[in-house]
Amino acid sequence: MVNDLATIKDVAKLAGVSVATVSRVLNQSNSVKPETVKQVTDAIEALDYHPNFLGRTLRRLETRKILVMVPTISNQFYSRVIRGIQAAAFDHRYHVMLGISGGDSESEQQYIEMLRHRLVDGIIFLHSGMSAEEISELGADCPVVFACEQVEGARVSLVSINDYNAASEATTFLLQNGHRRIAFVSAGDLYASSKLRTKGYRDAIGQYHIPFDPHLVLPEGLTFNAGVRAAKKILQMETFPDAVFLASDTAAFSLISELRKAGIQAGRDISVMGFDNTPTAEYFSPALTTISQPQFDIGKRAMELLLDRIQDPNAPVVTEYLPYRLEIRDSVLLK
Amino acid sequence: MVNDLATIKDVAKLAGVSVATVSRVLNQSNSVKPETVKQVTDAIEALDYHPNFLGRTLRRLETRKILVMVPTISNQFYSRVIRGIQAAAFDHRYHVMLGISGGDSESEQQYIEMLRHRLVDGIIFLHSGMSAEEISELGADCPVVFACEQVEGARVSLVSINDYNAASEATTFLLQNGHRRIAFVSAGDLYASSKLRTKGYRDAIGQYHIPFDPHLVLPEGLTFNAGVRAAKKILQMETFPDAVFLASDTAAFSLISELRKAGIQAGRDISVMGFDNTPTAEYFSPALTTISQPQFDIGKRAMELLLDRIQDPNAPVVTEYLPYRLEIRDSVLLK
DNA sequence: CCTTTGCCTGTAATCGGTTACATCCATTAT
DNA sequence: ATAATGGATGTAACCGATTACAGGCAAAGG
Repeated sequence: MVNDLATIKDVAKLAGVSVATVSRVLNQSNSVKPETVKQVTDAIEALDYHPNFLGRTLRRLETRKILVMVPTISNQFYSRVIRGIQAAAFDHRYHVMLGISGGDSESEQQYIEMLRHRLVDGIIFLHSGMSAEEISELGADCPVVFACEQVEGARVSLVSINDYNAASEATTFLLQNGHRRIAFVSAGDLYASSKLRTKGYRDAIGQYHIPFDPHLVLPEGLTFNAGVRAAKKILQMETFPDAVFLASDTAAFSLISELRKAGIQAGRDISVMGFDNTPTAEYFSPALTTISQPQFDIGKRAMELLLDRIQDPNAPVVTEYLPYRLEIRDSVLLK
Repeated sequence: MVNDLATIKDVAKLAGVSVATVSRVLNQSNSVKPETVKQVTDAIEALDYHPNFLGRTLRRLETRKILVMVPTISNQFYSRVIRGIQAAAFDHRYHVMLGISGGDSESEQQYIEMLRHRLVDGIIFLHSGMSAEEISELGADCPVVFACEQVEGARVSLVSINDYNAASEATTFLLQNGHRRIAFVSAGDLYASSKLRTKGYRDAIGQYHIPFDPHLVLPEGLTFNAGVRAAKKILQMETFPDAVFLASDTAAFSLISELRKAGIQAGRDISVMGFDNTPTAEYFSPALTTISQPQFDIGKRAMELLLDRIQDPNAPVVTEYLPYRLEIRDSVLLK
C-alpha cells in the first residue's frame, strides 16, 4: 500500500517545519524548541520515517559499517574470529558485513571499492590476494587491518598468533614424545601463515638434529580434500611417518578418516596433530590434539585496532601476537 | 599522497566537457562522439577515477548488491547454500554481502533497514526472527526470498527441501531396519523446519503403529552443545532408544562423541541419523548416515527467484521444494 | 522607545552522481 | 535560401540528507 518511503521532506511538511529542523531533531541538535521537537517526532512516528543512509552518508562520510573480507566460510575456523569482530563492533555501535572473495581477486577488488567509496568505514582482511605494495597503498588511504593472516612486507596492522612459534612448539611436542619421522601438511607458500608454520616445523626438527626430508612436507592445502590427498601420499610411502602434523584441523579430519579406511588408527598406530582447534576437534574420534588459537580475541582485537584507525587515520601500524595453546587430546601418542 | 578520490567533476574538467557527458560515457550512452569518448576515458584513466556508488545509487535506486541474512556461520550447513547464492549472483553481475544476525532481532532490523534504503537490492533470508505478518509486509515492499527455512503463513517465495517428507522418510528408513524406539532431537518449535521435521518423524512412527512417546522427543537444539545435552538425557533413560534421529549433523557429532565416552558406539550399539550432510559427515567416525540437502542448488535457485523479483516487483510468490537424498553411511545399523 | 542579544528556525549550498530538457550546429530537404 | 531534422553536448533539476549562514522575533539593556 505504501509505495515509497517517507523522506525528510514529508516529515517536514507534516510537522510544518523545514527539512533543516527535522534534520536537527534527528541529529539531536540542542537548538530546537521542545515543542517543535515534539511536532517533528510525532510526524516521524506518524509516517514511520527512517532516515535514508545514502543521503546521510553522502554528506557525513560515515556509515558505521565495516566489512570483513574472508576467502571462504566453509572453513569453520573463521566463524569464531568473526564472532569476536562482531562483539567488538556491537560495543561501538558498528555493523559487520561479510564479503566472501572466494580467493578471486576481482571479487576482492569489488569489495575494496566499497571501502574506497565509503560504503563501509573499514575492512578487516582475514586473507588477501593482493601484493604487499597494493595493501600498503590501500592501508595508507583507508582503515584496514589484517587478522590471522599477514602479507609479508605490507605496512598494515595485524592481529594473529605467532605461527612460527606455534608450529615449532607443536613439532617439539611431537619430538618430545618420541616421534622422529614427522610429516607436515600445509598450504605451501600460498599463505604467509603456511610458510611460517612450515619454517617452525623445519627449525624444530633441526633442533633435534634430525635430517630434513623434503618428501615429508606435503603442500596439499588446508581443506578436506587436502587431507584425503595427503593420506594417499602417506600410504604410498615406503617408510610410514610416525606422526603427521597438519596446518588445519579440517585436513586432519579427512586424513584420519582415510587412514582408518586403510586400517591405520590415529592415536594408536600413528599420531596426528591439527591446527586451529575448530569446534569439531573435541568431538572427533579420536579427539584431535591441536593448536588452539584465540579466535574470538583475535577478531575482537582486530576490530578495536580498526576502530582506532577509523577515528584517527594516523593511528600507528601495529602487530599484535596473541597467545595460542597446545590442546592435548587423543590423536597424538604420548611417551 | 592522493588525499581525495577524483570525482566526476574532476574528470569533466580535465576532459574539457560537462559532467553530463562524462556520466553518459560511464553509462555507455550511445549519443557521445567517439572522439569525446576517448577524451573522457583518457581523463578517467589519468585520474584513476572510479564512480562513487553513493551518488549513483541515490539516483538509480540500484546497487547490484544483495544481502544474505544468516543467523550464524558456525553451522557448516550454510556455507554451501551461500556458495550457490554467490554462483548465481556472479552470473548476473551481482555481489553478495553476508549479514550475521546472531538471532538478534535488533541486529536483523538494522540489516533490513539496508534493504529499505536501497543499500542492497534484495535479501535472502536463511532464517528470520520476524513474524509472518512482518515478513509479508516487507515482502510486499521489497525483494525478499527465503531459503531453507520458512516462516509459516508468510507470503514470500521459498526454496527448500520438504522437511516433513525428508524427516518422515528418514524415520521410515530407521523403522524399516528394525528400529522401534527412536529418539528425536530437534530445535523444538524455534524453527519451522524443526516443527515440520518433528511432525514427519511423528507421523512416520504413527504409520508403524508405534505409540508416540513424548519423552523420546528432545528439543535441545541443533548445535554441538545440543548434542551433548541430548546424549546426557538419553544416557539417563531407563530404556535406551535403539536409534537417535537428530535434526542436524552438528548435534549428531557431539552426541556420538558423548555416547562413545559412555561406552556406547554409534553404528554398533545404537543407530544415529543426522540431517544436512555437512562436509564433515563423511569423514566422521562412524561416517554419518544423514539427509543430504541440495544446498548449492537451494542457494542458486533462491538467488534466481530474488532476481526475478528485483526485475519485476510483481513476480509471483512461489514455493519450490528441491529433492533431498538419504545418504546411507555407517552410523545406522541395517537389518 | 530603540538597539542589542541570543534563541530558534528557514534558506540554500552541498555531497557525487543521473537525466530531462534546452541549445547549438551541421546536414539535408524543400 | 530557408526550414526542418537530428546528433552531440551543456544546463540545471534532482535523489535525501547535512549544515553554514542568514533572518525573525522576543526579551533584555540603554
